Amino acid sequence: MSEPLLAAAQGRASAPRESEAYLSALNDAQRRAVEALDGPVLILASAGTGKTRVLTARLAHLIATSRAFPGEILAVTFTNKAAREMRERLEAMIGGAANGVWLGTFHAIAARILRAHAELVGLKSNFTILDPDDQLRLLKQLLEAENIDERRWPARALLGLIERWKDRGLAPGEVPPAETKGFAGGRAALLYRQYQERLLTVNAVDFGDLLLHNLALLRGSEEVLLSYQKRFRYLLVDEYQDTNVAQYLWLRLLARERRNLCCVGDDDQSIYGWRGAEIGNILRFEGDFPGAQILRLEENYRSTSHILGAAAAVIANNRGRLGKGLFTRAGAGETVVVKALWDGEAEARWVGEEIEALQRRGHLLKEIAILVRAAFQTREFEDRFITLALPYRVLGGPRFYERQEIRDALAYLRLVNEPADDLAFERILNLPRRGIGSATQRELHEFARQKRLPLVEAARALVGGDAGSPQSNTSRGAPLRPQARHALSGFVAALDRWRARSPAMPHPQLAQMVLDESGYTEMWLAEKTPDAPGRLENLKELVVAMTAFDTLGGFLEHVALVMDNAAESAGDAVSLMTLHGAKGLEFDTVFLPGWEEGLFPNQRAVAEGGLAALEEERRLAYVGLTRARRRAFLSCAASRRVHGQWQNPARSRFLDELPPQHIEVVAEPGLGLMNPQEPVVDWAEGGTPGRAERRPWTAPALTGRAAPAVHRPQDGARPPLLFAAPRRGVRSGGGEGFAVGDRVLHPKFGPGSIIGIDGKVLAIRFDRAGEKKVIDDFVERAS
DNA sequence: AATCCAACGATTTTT
DNA sequence: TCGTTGGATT
Repeated sequence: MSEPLLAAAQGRASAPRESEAYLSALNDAQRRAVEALDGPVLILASAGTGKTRVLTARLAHLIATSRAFPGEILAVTFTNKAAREMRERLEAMIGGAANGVWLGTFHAIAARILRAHAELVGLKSNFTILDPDDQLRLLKQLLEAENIDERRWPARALLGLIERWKDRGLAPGEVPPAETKGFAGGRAALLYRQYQERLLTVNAVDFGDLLLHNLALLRGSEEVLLSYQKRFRYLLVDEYQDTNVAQYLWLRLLARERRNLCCVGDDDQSIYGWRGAEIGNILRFEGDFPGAQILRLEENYRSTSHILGAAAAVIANNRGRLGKGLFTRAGAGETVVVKALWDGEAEARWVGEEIEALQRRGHLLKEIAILVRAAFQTREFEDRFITLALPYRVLGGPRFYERQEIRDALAYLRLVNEPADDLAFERILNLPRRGIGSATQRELHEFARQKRLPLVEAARALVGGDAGSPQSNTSRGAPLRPQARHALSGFVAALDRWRARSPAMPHPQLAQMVLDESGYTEMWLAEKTPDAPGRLENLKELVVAMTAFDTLGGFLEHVALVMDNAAESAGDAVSLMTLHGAKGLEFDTVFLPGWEEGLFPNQRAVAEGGLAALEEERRLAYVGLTRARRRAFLSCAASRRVHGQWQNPARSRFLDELPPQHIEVVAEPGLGLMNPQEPVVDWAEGGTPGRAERRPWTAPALTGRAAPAVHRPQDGARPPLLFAAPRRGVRSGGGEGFAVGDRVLHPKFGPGSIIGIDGKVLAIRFDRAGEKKVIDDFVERAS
């Protein structure tokens, strides 16, 4: 036992001591949140109220008071960054004991659990986690095989549908039929099923599957479920407002036994609804978890009261919210500046000038951010900053592991790790060029499909197998051209060679060998484009990065799950990013350009999602404003070029929601009178999107209030879900009522006979794959 | 296999 | 308007 833990354990008999350092640094509300350990707890933490501090203190408190050993605590976050931060802070507080806590992103934890029981859902524990590129390629193949016109029904759209279903925890058989109507004549569910089957056969999962398979696992095996329910005495969830249904169900299952579920979040910062986040999860918390304590953190330590007042007034226009106060002891500070400009170029010029002025007054550029609604908006600012020679960085660009050369290299490594990874195989089969053209590939695919073999095996069989094995494949199609056959057999032999050497070699060295022997390095050496040297650099970096991991599998897991942009490069520079990307960050000065109808609130979003989406846009405005510590500059342009067309948008309705006492309105000369009292600019006529009626620029009714009204959640009539009456086994498909001796068919292991049954877990002796335990949802009765 | 051109589409993207 | 993409052409 480490020293801090030992020390902590000694305090166990008595109540938590006041002297604990992590407690004394907290305000009353925070301390209450830390000390409310038992039963369901919802901590509503407004922006800048010290949420992370509370979370970590709570973890430390659990351990310090011996409520739980580190290994009995599950703490989940959404981002790797948040997980990393929490772990670091916890380590600073309690030392090495922090390592034992199950702390990570939903996906990382789910992957850990899934690897431990992969076989129960038809996977092997070395399953591959697909990147979005692979997913899309796979779906395109399926669409082609189904003869669906990819122009009319893009793979992207299908992927979107599938992801949303997975977000809701829906397996192919559970998709409401009505929802499959809109795609390719109702074939979406079929394609989803095929997609899932294909993933199983190549021993791969996508991100959504990590949660989905976890659900299947926990619902399918009482034994597994119980083991985790017992293990996790205390559960903590960060950013609860961003959980999707699958994550909610997952938490509910895991927490059912101990009931110690603590969720932290802010309904006003829920901005990922379009990605399946279900704001209802947080709004319904009390109903879902009867007897839950609801605690609020309302003292803001970040912003001035002008900024907070502006943010609070805007968000007060949302209906679907829990409502909470927000106050600060900081002074009024500077008023929020609202600037009207003629066009986007003028806006960029103005922002540049303001930044230079701040710089002259001694402000650091890294304390300044420009937060835009859509990524393309950064361009105008970049152009301007380049001419001004103003240092900037754009956050959220392509990530290291998304680069082409890195993904190619990873495909090689994935293939060494799991030869059945067909997606990886396809990617690099003819890269660098080996003379394995499309004709050969088509033949290979056809053969693999017929024989139900992974591509590597199909290739091996096609070229005549290993030395010595008989070449008796009579059903083979037209023989390959000698050249193609030679190339293919060389490639297969190389893969075998690499894999054979893999166990005996440090994996960075292995990677280097693979890249060199495959000709991949050489390919880029021969390339004369200006970016080739950079790509070679990246490959080197990749090999170096591998040294930090014990195993190749561990490295690949990291790449798939933790691919965030590492080193937020040092140096003084203005940050440019989307509002989404800014969540969780803070800056002294924040510029919020483009507050125009159509752009923000975004017209597409509102068209698709109606009022709910509009409210999400408003939350985005709230998030943007609350990023600012001392200064916020909002702006709108009277004309803007959108897709090369000039438009004259109306100013954003969110601007009209700002209370006059917190803002100062400035318009460019000639633009018209723009102050809180006088009616407005004569916006040029004929504007297209959202050309609203002209509202006078006065404070709307709501804004006179000191603090926004506190809305209570409308109590839904929904029954309590977690502790009250758990609904179970609502899965369709699969078909229950198997008996020992039944013949069944498994998508991956093929036909077999049931030799034992334990609840939903079937012991099956497969004709080809040997004896395995499998959840009944994954097999069907053999006809 | 490389290159060219026309057509298309253009919000957000923690994992 | 501009960048990407896929099909057609050489």
